Amino acid sequence: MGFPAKTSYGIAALMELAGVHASGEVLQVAEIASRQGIPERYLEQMMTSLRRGGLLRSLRGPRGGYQLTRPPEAVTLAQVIHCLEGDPAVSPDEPARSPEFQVIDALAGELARIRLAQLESTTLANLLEQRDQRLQAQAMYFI
Amino acid sequence: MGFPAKTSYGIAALMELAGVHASGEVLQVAEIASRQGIPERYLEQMMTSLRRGGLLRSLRGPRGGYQLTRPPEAVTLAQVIHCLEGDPAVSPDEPARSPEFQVIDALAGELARIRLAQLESTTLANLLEQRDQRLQAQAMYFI
DNA sequence: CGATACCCCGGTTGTCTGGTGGGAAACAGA
DNA sequence: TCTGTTTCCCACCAGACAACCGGGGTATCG
Repeated sequence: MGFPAKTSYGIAALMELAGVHASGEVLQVAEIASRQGIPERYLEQMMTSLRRGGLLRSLRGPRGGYQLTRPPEAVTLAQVIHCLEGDPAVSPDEPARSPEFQVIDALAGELARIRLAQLESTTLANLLEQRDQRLQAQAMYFI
Repeated sequence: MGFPAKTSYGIAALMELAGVHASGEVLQVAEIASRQGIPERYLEQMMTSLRRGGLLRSLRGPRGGYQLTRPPEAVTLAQVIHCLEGDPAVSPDEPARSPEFQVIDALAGELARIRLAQLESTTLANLLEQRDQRLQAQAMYFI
């Protein structure tokens, strides 16, 4: 019911990068993958998609890695998912064979619109906030 | 991006049945399938799911068919989709490997909750209303 | 009885998901 | 300039799932 694996992986990697964005340093896929428990060669593909989508910049060679091109509060999850999953490839035909299907498709469109609005109003910075709140709450619990 | 085919098919069939519910008559899969342009043997499976879910009653033999067990305004799309797609089979374990994934999963859960609320507040009667509004609008357009 | 229409279950075909593998290209440091 | 590091690119693969099709079995009306 959740996100597909590539989406979760991509967001988790972006959260790591968002955490160090202010310092200007870069992170390498191998490090992100090991810290998040993600298959390294697979995460590589997500990073490539995110770079092609303009969310990441990459540096090659020793001491290379990735960094965000924009501050975390300027990156919405809608943009992230667009990079990772692409557009749902709307088929150009199918003129809705019956009034019933027209209504059903309209409903599906409405649901998609609501979801998109939610994803557009959530940024990487928001996710970091939530993570830190969780960590603090857990720290409280252990005292 | 829309509903899976079986969901759209099932809803369209239910809309047909909702239209004749007041009269108490039954409709046969063959008729529904041909009116909606749906493969007949495939629609049969959806009807079976809806009957097992308690939304439909079936009559066998000549002059048999299906009818709603409840009035259209008492059937929500959440119930329909539950019958047709089943529960997303939540895996019992996976203690969320990192704080990042906890936040991501929480977000996915929130999106699912919002969607479910929307589906719970939409009934078959609502869809029939929308269909008839569309038909009237189109009739206007042709005059 | 016999035609009708639902009932059950398994197989098929094609696409998508998640992941692996083999190198080639860029780059820092010695 | 050489060497190791890290990204880049493309191909491939196994399993799952979606959308259907088909072969019968079973209740029921006339």
